Amino acid sequence: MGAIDRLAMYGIKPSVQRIAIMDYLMTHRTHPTADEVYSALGDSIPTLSKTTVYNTLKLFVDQKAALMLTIDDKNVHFDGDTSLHSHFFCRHCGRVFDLPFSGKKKEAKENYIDGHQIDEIHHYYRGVCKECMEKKDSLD
Amino acid sequence: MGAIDRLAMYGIKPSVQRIAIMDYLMTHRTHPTADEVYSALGDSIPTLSKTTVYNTLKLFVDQKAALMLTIDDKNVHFDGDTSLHSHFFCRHCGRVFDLPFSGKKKEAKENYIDGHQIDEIHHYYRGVCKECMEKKDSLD
DNA sequence: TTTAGAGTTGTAATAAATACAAATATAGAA
DNA sequence: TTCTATATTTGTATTTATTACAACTCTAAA
Repeated sequence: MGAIDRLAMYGIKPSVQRIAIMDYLMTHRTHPTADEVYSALGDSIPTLSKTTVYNTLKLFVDQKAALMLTIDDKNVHFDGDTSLHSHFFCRHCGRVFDLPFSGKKKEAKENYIDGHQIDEIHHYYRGVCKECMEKKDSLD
Repeated sequence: MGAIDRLAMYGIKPSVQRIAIMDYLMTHRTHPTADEVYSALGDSIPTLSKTTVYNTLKLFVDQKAALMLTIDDKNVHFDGDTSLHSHFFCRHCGRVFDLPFSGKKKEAKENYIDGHQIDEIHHYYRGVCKECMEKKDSLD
């Protein structure tokens, strides 16, 4: 499925910028920040504005076409994969990795817990990723 | 247990500021932001600096005497309760609530997943809290 | 082709968090 | 006690992610 179709699926009218940003999210599973998206698309869309990137990513999240990840206290990350999965944040290199969702699947379908309306579930793990552990011996 | 004992338990040397901040975390289970801690303690410690609040909360987190919650994309919240539990963020009022940890307890003891070293597990829920739902009918 | 609305852009503003050097407090030695 | 080294705190200045906003551009329908 292409970016245009995915936008349509979530009721988002296409535009050059929206298609490019959605395509970037679909082809790069790196959980980029708004700034990373902006930098990456600067070559193909020289007039692209950072405000547009923020606006567009917010639109995607509001329409549930993307996830906003608050796993990193420095930057908000975005994920074009909205299926049920967990995330790992390496406090060394700052990258975000996908992990399988290990919780109870049925809980993910619950609409209320303790009377609160549940819209999203996020399972975050923090630590040091495999690569960083191999590279560095001086890990605190 | 008092704040001083809790500091000692985590190898943190006490000071007027550290005691006050730890005491605040222990007596207020509201998951405050650094700014909220600063504002709340301004009366009792008029010379308190915001930098000290940031430094001290960071120290607590490094020493695992408190948790840093990144559930809210606007502000980092802090939790003096380091026992295993989950959190709910109301996107309406911005408050953070405790929820029981519903995941597999044994997973919480795993040290590695997919080769990554796991230091922390966070289960976050987002939605609209009970109170906000009752108050407002116009919920998006 | 006109027009209204949607979408984009650039600049300015906001606000959380950090850097840093000066000031202060603390604890041990003399 | 006084001196001294170290730890801690403070205030100011920066940094930087994000948002506000008004002007500009594009699009599609009349």
